[in-house]
Parts: sequence; C-alpha cells; structure tokens
Amino acid sequence: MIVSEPNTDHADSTGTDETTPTGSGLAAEKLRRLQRVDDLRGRGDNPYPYRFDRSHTLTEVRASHGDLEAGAETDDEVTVAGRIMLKRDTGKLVFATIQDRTDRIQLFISKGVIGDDAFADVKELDIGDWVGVHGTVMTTRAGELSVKTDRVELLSKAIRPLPDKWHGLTDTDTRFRQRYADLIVNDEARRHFRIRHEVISSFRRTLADEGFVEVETPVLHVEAGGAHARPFGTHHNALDMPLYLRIALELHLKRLIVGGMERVFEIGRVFRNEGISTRHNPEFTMMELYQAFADWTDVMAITERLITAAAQDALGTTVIEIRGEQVDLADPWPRVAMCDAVSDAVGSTVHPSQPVDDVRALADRHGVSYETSWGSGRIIEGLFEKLCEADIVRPTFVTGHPVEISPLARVDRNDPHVTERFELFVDARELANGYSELNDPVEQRLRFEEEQAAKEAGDAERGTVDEDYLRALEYGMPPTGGLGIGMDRVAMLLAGVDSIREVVLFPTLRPEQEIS
RNA sequence: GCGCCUCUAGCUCAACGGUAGAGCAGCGGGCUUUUAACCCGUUGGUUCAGGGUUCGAAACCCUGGGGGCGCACCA
Repeated sequence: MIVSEPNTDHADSTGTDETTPTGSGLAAEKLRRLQRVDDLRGRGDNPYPYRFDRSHTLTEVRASHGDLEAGAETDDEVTVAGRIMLKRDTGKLVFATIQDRTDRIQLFISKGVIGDDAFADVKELDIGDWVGVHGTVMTTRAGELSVKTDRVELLSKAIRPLPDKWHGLTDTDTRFRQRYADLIVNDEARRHFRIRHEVISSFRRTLADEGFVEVETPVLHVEAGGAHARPFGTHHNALDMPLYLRIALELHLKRLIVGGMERVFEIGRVFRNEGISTRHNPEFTMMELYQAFADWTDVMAITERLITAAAQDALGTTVIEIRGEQVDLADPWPRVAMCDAVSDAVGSTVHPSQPVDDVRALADRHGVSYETSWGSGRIIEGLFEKLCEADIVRPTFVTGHPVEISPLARVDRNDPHVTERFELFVDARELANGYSELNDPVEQRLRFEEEQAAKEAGDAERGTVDEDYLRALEYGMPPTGGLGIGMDRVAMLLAGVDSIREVVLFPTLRPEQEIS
C-alpha cells in the first residue's frame, strides 16, 4: 500500500510514480529500503546471502586488542559480523557501530581504503542492516578500538527502522509484543535473559553433580494434579477425550521414584489458568526434584545450594540487593514455623489443632476472609499470607504447613497437625516449596478423599483421587524428599526485576487487532 | 472481576480548551578521526476508536479497545 491520501496540491505524490518515494513515515521508509533491495538485485547482488564466515566475535577482538594505545594501527586481520546500530558520516569517512551478541565495535571506513564504489554502497547502508566486515584492528586518535574496514558485505537488509538509538523502546506493551526489537536495542532486556539462561544451566550442573537424572514427563494430563490451581483444558481429537495441561510435575516424578530412579528432576513448563500479575504468567517454568532416602531437611539444604550457585554463576557473586538491603545468599537461611509466625503476628498461640471457631474469630479480627468449608489449617495459611508474607525480605524457609493444605506431604514426626514441609520466601515472593513426601498409600488415599470431598463441596481448585498414583505408591516408594522451584522467580530475584514479564521472553498478552 | 493511571510522527517526548511541535530516524547539501558526531535545509499526523459538550477538543464528558499498577485470584 502506498500513499493513498487524496491531495490537491501535491498531486505528484499520489500518482503512478512509486519508484521515488517522497515523504517520511513508516510506509515511505519501508518503500525506500525495499527499493534498495531491488537495486541490489538489479545489479546482481544478493541482499540476503546464505552464509558468512567470521574469524572473531566482537568480544574476542576486544579481548585481544583492548589495550591498544590511541592512534595505533595493526596488521591483525579480522572478519566480524553484526548489526549496524549507529552510523556517523563525515563525508569521505564513515564510522559505523556494529553489534553482535557479545559486544559492539566501531568500523572505520575510509573512502581511500575501501574504494569509491564500495564506499558508495556503505553510504547506502541503513541502521539495522546486518553486515559482514573484513579489515585490520586499529584505534582512532580518540582511542576507540575499531576495525579499519577494507571489505563490507551486506548480510541482510533491514526493511523496518530500529527504535530510537538512544532511548530504545520504553512502551512496555511494545517491548513485550515486539521482543525482537526490545532485544536489539535494550541492553537491560538482553541482560535479564542472559541471567535466566545462567540460572537454568547452573541448576542443571548442580543437579548433575549430585547424581540427579533429568527426565521429561507428560504435559497433557487426564487429571491435573500435584497443586491447587485451575488448569487449562484441551481436547484430543483421535481419542475424543478432554485433556488438561499440567499444573505441576510432582505426581509423575514420584512415580519414577517408585520405579527406582532414586534421584530425578525436570525443568519444564506448567500452566495455570488464573490471574495475570507482575508475579504470575499463565505459563511458567518449574524445576522439581525428588531424592530417595532424603527428607525435608536435605531438600532445604539443596535449595540453598542451587540458588546460591545460580547467583554465583549468573552474577559472579552471592551478594545481592533486595529492597535496598545487601543479602549474602551464602549465609544460612533463617527458618520459621508458619504457626509461630502467625502466633507472633496475632499475639497469641495459633495452631491447627485449635477449634475452627477460635481460628475464625482470629481471622475476623484481622480482616482475613475464609470459606465455611475451610478448617483451622487453611485459615491459618490465610492469616500467614495476610499478616506475615509481605514482611519477609531475605531468604526464609517457612515450615510446618498444616496437614489440610498439604495433601501430598508427610505429617511431622513430632506433631500430627502439621507437615514436614517448607516454602522459601524471598522479597515477599514464594520461590520454592518442598517436603518429606507422603509415601503411605493408605494415608494418601485418605488425603485424596478429603481433597475430593472439598472439591465436591465447591472448592474448584482442590484435587481428586488419582488411582494410578495410589497404585504406584502401593508398589512402595522409598522415603523421599521433594522440591519445586519457580525458575522465573529465581531469575527475577537475580536480575533484580519486579515483573515476571522481564524474564519471560514472550509473556501472555491479548493479541493485537492490527499489526502495523 | 474491581479501582486508579496511561495511549500524540517509525522511536523518545511536548502542546493554560485557541493554527498539532521538538529531538532521533528518513530525505537533500557540507565535512577523512567521529562516537547519542556536528552544521544548513526538509518530508512525515485517523492525537487508540466511536459518540457528546463547545464558536472551537489531543485536552473536558460518555462508551469501547490496548497496556501498566494495585486489589481480588493465585499453597
């Protein structure tokens, strides 16, 4: 589509002449660049060649020549490639800044060196174009490390202009929808995803070192279990049956412990059909591990090792800043029982063994709402979330969750009303959840039946009886410790960002009505 | 789902209810050590959409849409 505005005094711009676009705006800009593509093809050049061999990445050039003094020339030849980010044209000398995934470097392009025809092509290059370059390493009078260019090859012509070279993209909507543009121009965005990558690869290394086997279990579930959450539903055509996207990895991984695999983990996407917020994306990445012969204390220890190592690998330090406070992750993480935390907050002893009417009265006094179907344990959790959660800054294990809200966790060996369970909180966010796994098939059936009763009483997020899982437990599951970690949340913590969308490449958004 | 905020050129941002502007990008010209290059000139607008108030609306009101934040939801 070309300029279509009927116009009385600029009739020449609306007529048949579309080879010399006038004006500006996106349409004219794209037309001009497409014209350049045609011109190149017309003279036998390919604006989109198939491959290019480079000798050095840009960091490699900087590493080997970063200490060159100002005004130095070398005979060191390099072949590099990157996207043109900046261009400064002083007439017979062009400076261009190219960027590859490792760094940026300046090209020093002299008409006298490269020749008249090639120099004319350089003048036609646009910001955003990909180029491959051959030349020698030098520094300018001002000391800027540069490639003195004797050959430039266009590797891909950009048809669309880049965002503002100084400000980049700021509109969050555009940044997330056009993540490709965000990644090109915003260093911060690239940093977030580098950290995310380091975290995940660090976890894999730590777990491999400790003898864990990585596995993949089904995403499509007949019943979505292992957590309290509403699932996404889908349908299998050939089987003509409903299926659900998983909300947790837990139940399949523990079947593998029954199978004798002893130490397994999975890093995978889970899906929860719930609200979207700065802390919640409908699809997110969980790491879950299960270790035979271990209990919750072992799992707390491995949680500390995983996250501390990830910080070291991603940031080069275990010291991070949380809400302006310096926190060394290598220090031991405090542990506090959920009931103790709530007791402190309300000023009297609170415990799930207390009659539900007493706990309801406490909830009423503190403005915590509850359903009539909830028992003391679940209301205590509500009190904890309202009164305690927001105050947790440094990594803290909250332990001893009531049995009622922990249908897959083993009862505490010293207190039948709570479980051997912990959740890790940092900066008011839940990062991890682990426990001594319930392996008694008879008790597990009773817990499932309580879940199902609650679901039938109207609590949509409660679970059902998973008969196949019970059958597995009947074969015998060794004593086992289990752990789930929200990888996106760990990446947020280490990247120092407040929104999960900063560490999810393509967060869930409503679709655009029209792409321009 | 509810409340508050926001949406202006490709990008970043202005405009007491009174002719829609600047910087960058683009285009034309100049410049062989610039670096957010600079200097001169210049093109470019469905002000998110629709309706209303007004002599006059980018601005005020209503409806709708996108997004953000908070609450709710979310072990």
